[in-house]
Amino acid sequence: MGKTWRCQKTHLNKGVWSPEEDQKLVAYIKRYGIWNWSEMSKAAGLARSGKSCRLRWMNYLRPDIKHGNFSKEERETIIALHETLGNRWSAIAAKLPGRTDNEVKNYWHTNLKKVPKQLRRANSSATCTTSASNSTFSATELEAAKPPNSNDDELASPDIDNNLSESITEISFPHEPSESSKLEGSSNIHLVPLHDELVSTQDFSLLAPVNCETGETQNVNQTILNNASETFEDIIQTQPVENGGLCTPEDAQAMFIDHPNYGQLIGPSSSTTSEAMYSQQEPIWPYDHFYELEYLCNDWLNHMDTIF
DNA sequence: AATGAAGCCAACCGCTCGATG
DNA sequence: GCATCGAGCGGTTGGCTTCAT
Repeated sequence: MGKTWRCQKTHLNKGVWSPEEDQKLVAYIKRYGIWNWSEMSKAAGLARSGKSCRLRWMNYLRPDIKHGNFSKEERETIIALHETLGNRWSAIAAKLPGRTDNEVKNYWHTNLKKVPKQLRRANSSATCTTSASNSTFSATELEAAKPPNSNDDELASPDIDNNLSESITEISFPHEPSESSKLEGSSNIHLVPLHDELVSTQDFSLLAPVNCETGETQNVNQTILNNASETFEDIIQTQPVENGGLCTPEDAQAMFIDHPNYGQLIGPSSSTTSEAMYSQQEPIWPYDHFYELEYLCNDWLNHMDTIF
C-alpha cells in the first residue's frame, strides 16, 4: 500500500506488488513449482528478494487462500485458540483453512484485541459448547489456558466503546425464565443483569442470580458451583453495601475486582461461561462470571453516563 | 467541504530454527 | 562443534481509506 520505493543498495523492489509482478510469480510457480525462493525470484525475472516473493505467495497469491471477511465461526475459533495458544498465529491459522497467519494476526489486532476478554469469551461461548463434538482443541489444551491475572491490562481497562455496546446483545444470558429452563441440565438459575432492565427499573439487585421459577435469589454455590468457596450473592451480602442494602454496579464491580479469586481458574475447564451456569454435568469456570458481571457493570455505568 | 484521527492491512524487519557442509 | 543458508514466525511499520468533527 503505497510502499513503492526501490531499494538503493540491492536494486530490489520493495513495497506493494504490481499486477505484473504477481503474474510473473504465479506463472513461474505454476510451471516450475517452489524450490528456492531466492533463485526462483531471479529465474522468474522479479526484482524482489526471495523473502518478499515467499511472503507474497503465502499470504496472497496461493490459490487456496480465502479472501474476504471472517465468518462468525472463524472468529470464535480464533478467540478460543488464542486463549489456548496465545500469539502463535501460524498455529491458529493452521486451524482455519484458507487463512494465513498474517491475516489472523491482523484480524486479531484490528477486531478482537480491543474487546475485553470476558466479552470475547461470552460471545464465543455458545459455539464452543454446541459444537464441542467438532472442537479443534482438546480439553487438556483448554485446561492449560489460564484466565488472565489481575494485572491484565485488558481486564483493567473499562473500555466499553460503541462496538461493545453493539456486541452486548450477543451475550447469551437468557431474557426469559422459559428460555433458561429449556436448557438441558438446567438448574433454573437465571442471571438477570441485563442493562436494559437495570436502566429502566434501577433495581440494582438484578445483578444477583435468581431462581427463574420462584423468583428467589439463589446461592449459586449450593446449587451449581460445588467447588467454589463463595458465590456472587455471598460476596454481595457479606460486603458493606450502600443504597439500602442493594448492590450498585460500582459496589459489585469493586467487590469482584478485589475478590481474591477474581480471575482465577477454579476447577476444570469449561467450554463456556454463561451456559455452564445452567449445567450441573459440565465442569465450570465459576469466576468467569466475574468477568461478565464486571463488563455488565461497566456497560451499565456507561449507560448512566450517557443519561446524565 | 475540509481536515485530522482512527482503522485497516500489505509488507517489511529481525529473530529463531533446522538442514547442510 | 561451527558457519552458512533458507524457511518460517511474530512484531512492527506506514500508506491508504474511512470516519468524525
